[in-house]
Amino acid sequence: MADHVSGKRLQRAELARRTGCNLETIRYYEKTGMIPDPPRTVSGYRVYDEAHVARLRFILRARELGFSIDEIRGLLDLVDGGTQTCAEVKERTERHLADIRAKIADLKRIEQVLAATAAQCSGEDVPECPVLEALAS
Amino acid sequence: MADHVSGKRLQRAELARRTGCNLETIRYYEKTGMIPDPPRTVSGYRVYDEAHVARLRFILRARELGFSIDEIRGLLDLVDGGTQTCAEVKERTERHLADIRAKIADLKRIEQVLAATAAQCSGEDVPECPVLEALAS
DNA sequence: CTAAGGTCTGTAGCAACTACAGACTCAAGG
DNA sequence: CCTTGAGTCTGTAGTTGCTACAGACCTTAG
Repeated sequence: MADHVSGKRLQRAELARRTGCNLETIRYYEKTGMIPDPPRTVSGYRVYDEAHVARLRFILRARELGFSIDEIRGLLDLVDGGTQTCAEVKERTERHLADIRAKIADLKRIEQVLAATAAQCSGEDVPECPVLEALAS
Repeated sequence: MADHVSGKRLQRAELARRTGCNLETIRYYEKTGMIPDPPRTVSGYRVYDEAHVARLRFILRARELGFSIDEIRGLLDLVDGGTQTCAEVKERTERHLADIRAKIADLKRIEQVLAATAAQCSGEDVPECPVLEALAS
């Protein structure tokens, strides 16, 4: 009967286990205001519930998709305020997508140069090396 | 006649300008041992020459190609020791190339998910959004 | 001779965590 | 009842690769 609010009460290690998040990272997200301060037991232990699990999963998924902490905070603010619209979220997503594509383009350029230069290497036991020459040029 | 060692003497701002490197970054590279401590004027000003320019350019090029500071330090140690071989440098380059390719693969996966999800957005002024649903799921 | 600019040092800040140390609390076994 | 081991608490320091001060000095042109 004490648990009539329904939903399991978790402590930090359990929340970490269920989300795959690092223990300390949870505290970090709390400190930076991304996760609401959970209630505490009399002795000061944090008590989490399913809402915290969902919140943390949201953050972790967004991170997996390369959103920065600030971008995620923005999204969370939007939904917390109930002011989100599909148009707004879509726009932010597309801005982020453009960033990702720019990074891919950067890395591909790097890949090209590295591959082309390494391809010129004799791979032998000599001091002369096209890679070093490219860097020194 | 005082300049008989040949080569221009530069101070920090001039070195920064010639390499496009940030002023403070030069000091950082010096502090972390990537650039040798330059000689000083009586009053303590650093005096750089063409060798420093070349060294710094080497570092900056390597950074542009995504090498980490540690990897660069490794390459520099190799050439400073005169022990470099094309085989060794090629191997390091290919290890790095593999990292870059892994990053590209990661980002492409992210790009796919973001693009596919954003494509489902109505883009309208409604609170329901496929992107948020994907994050919350 | 003064004022503006360069340089010097050490230190703090950024992102986004991660990893302690040292104190506390809790549950189970003897 | 007491101990022991595991979990938790806090604050703080480390990571990478810079970047940006503050406050003191030096140099040079007018």
